[in-house]
Amino acid sequence: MASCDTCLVRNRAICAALDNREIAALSAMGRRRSVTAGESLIWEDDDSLLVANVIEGVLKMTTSTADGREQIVGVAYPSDFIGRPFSQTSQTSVVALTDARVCVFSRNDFDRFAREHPELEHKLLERTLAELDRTRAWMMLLGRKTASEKIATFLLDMSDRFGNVGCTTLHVPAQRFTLPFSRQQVADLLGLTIETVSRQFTRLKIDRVIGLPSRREVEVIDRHALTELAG
Amino acid sequence: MASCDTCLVRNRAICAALDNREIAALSAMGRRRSVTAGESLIWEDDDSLLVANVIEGVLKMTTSTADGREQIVGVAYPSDFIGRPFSQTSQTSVVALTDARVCVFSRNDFDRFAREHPELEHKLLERTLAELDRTRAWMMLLGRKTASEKIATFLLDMSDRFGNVGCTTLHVPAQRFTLPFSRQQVADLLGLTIETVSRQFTRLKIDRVIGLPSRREVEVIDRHALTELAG
DNA sequence: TCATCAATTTGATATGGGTCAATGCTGTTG
DNA sequence: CAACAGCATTGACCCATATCAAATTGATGA
Repeated sequence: MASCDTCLVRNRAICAALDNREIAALSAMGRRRSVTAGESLIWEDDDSLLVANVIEGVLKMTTSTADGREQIVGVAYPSDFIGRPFSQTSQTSVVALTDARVCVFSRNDFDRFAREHPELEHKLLERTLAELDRTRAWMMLLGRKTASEKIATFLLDMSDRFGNVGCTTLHVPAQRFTLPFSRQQVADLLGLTIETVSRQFTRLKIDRVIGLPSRREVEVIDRHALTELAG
Repeated sequence: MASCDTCLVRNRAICAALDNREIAALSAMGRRRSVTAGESLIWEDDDSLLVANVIEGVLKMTTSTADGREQIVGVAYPSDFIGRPFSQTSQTSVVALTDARVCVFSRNDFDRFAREHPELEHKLLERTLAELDRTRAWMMLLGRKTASEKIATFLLDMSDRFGNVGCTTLHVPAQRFTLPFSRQQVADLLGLTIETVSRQFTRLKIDRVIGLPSRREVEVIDRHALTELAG
């Protein structure tokens, strides 16, 4: 695999738990892989064969019903860990939303390596606990929020996610950003239909809460109003 | 604390990762506590001061909006671990649904101990990953299933949960069981109103899919039909 | 420049589940 | 035992969101 020395996420991914000797050992087991937008990396209900770190790009984790309804249950960004370690099967699919690069490992190899490196497992545990917190917050959104609350919460979430770290350590939310999601994908994330998502977006645009320079771009005009709407 | 030797969940809780010397050390840090039905153990947005193992009883994890809407985001049964280790704050409340007994630790003490015992952290990681799987399956239910699908899925879930292990290692789902939830709590779990839950229950009763011997008891009459309805 | 196609938006209508209000149970207490 | 309190059920009605259908936009390439 290409050297971890130049890896974009070397110090943010769970790899940060490892020293140079250890990372060399892990590196020997993995390989880089490019995934084009729309391509699947992991299939629901399949054997859990691989796990990976996201280097670049955005991926969705989804579950589907027999009749084709889909729910996005997680989104992975650079430095995030994907796949299901310590289990025979994966209950979710992983599909690239944008072109992406990942650093993949055979799950068996990874499991063995992780068990021998408690610091790595600790990082994975912290990440998994944080993901569980986010997931639970999203359950509240899915179960108890209205369409306009869902949309407002989603937009604030995106704005924070794509915000920049300024000169200080303070995190500044993005005033303008590009969605990695189509309208249908936003619907699958929020438990709505594409039509409802579209209508809510135009409503916010008419009310001058947001601007929509193009289909994928969002400009936050009235952040305060959004916060109110998010409930 | 009362000895772990006689603990009901000694070999099922994360404690199973520890040998006798280690368990003695952990035991010295913890204490048993009884919680009566309705009593809170952890408060949303409060400092994460304690974590615990459930010994007996059932507890709910919830998040709420400012205006009082509630969503149950998890349910803890005997041998489950509750609380948020490795974080200053807890984003969920934990409230007993039935009278319960738990084995509590100061979070700080527990965090320190866990970092010194990789086997314990490994068990916690496996548990957290499994809980994340369950939570994601529940997101699909909240975002994409209809009321009757939600109810059917819930009843099957309960039936499996309260099923008994027969002479073989096979798990047999319960044909009859007592819900640890009121109708309102079922509603908070499924993202419905109490009225809709009630109507769906009587519908299933009329259709002879289930029987309702009393408010809290359920008898599964036509499991096949339930499975169909669950989607 | 125009044709084509997919994604999105908009419109008309339907409906599942919510809201509000009344009634019925069940278990508890004086 | 009667009175009460707290669930739970039932009924009537309504509305937010889904569904179905058509129009519009924007990108791509012939």
